[in-house]
Amino acid sequence: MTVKEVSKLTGVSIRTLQYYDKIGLLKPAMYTESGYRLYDEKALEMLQQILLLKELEFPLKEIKQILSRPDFDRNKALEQQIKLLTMKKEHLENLICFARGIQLMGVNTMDFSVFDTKKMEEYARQAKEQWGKTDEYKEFEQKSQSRSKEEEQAVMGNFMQLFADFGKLKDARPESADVQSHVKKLQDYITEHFYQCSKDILFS
Amino acid sequence: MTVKEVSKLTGVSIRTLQYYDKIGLLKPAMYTESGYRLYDEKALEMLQQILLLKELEFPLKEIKQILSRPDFDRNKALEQQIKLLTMKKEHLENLICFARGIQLMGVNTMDFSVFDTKKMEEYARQAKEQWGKTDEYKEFEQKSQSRSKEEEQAVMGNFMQLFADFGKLKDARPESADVQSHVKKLQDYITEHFYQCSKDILFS
DNA sequence: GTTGACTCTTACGCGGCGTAATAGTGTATC
DNA sequence: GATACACTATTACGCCGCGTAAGAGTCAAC
Repeated sequence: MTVKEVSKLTGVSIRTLQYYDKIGLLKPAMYTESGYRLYDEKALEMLQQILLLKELEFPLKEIKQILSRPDFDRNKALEQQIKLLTMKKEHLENLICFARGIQLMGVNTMDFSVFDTKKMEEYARQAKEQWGKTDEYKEFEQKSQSRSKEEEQAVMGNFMQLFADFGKLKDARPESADVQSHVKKLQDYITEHFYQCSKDILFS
Repeated sequence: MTVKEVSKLTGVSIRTLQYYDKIGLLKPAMYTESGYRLYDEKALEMLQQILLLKELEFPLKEIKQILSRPDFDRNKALEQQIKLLTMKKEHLENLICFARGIQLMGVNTMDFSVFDTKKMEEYARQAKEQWGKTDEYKEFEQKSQSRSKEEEQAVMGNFMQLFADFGKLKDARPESADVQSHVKKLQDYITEHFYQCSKDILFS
């Protein structure tokens, strides 16, 4: 089977097949004398496995390791990958909560300068102390923790912004339609989203 | 404020500040005669906004658009971004289900060659027909649909693999411990995971 | 003037291919 | 055998968001 046939069968582009050959991930069964790549059934099965692992977002280097060395601990790799995917998912959930919070507050109010640099320094210092102790954690776990810290920070900033806005609004005349609608937005934000999201983020 | 000060305050690397300057995303307030970048409060606020949008996984080009043109529809952008994040999250949920399915089936059984190329062609053809009609969908929506199709395909393959395994096992002697444990795995897989996952994936 | 901390620019590297550009091959038709 | 046309090959740049040098200039302090 030529590259094009494999491409049609599997949906993988020709360039990708060439690339996989180059990096040694999937070598064709043989080459013609003019250099054409020819694949057989075994190569196709191999490609299926590669696509499967790629679907699970394994990087190509790991796929190569997993498939080339048969003594590789696939279960462990799979477990780790599930953890990783789960962490990514949770991160996205946090982001979605966060984004909805911003949406309800009005996008123009995206000003977190209230939450200023001194507080950020303090957080950064605390964070460094905490993370200093768990230095042997793996890279992606650290990144994930760091990110969730950032989100917590962001939610706290969100929260503070809320109070700041309430303060500003209460000083203004409460009969203004703008003010009232804004207050309603904030109330909605608190009652509908803040408790859920902050619980999710802060106490997970 | 010099680059290092800004870097310490915000946690952003110096290289990143230089890069943002280069691509025109965040210009410093002024340069010294020797070319040093100096930032002021406004630049810091700008940076906060940039970081906020970056947290929400906006690409830098979009951040530039959103922040440079004040008439840009931020609400719409935010809504789209929430959609995108939600789709990514759902995709990850599907992947996790899929991965757990594989885990329960045993990683060595990651052989989907049963689910062979003819079926794949058929799926591909059907898919192309379906998607041909909705050609005006946006790029990421198409990609997302294509991916969920792939996952559906994968789950179907999973399902077929299940039946195939059952077939093989029932032909073998049922008193073997290996066989029985395998059967138990498959039963667990069906009762605990398959209905949930397949419902999630196929009927969403 | 010398150290040391800081800064600048330039450029390569990553991952996983897409997208040319250019050139050789394979097969069918005139 | 010439020509057309589909297919293939290699090489190399582009993407995104920076990290990481390398080499050179700048600032304040002693």
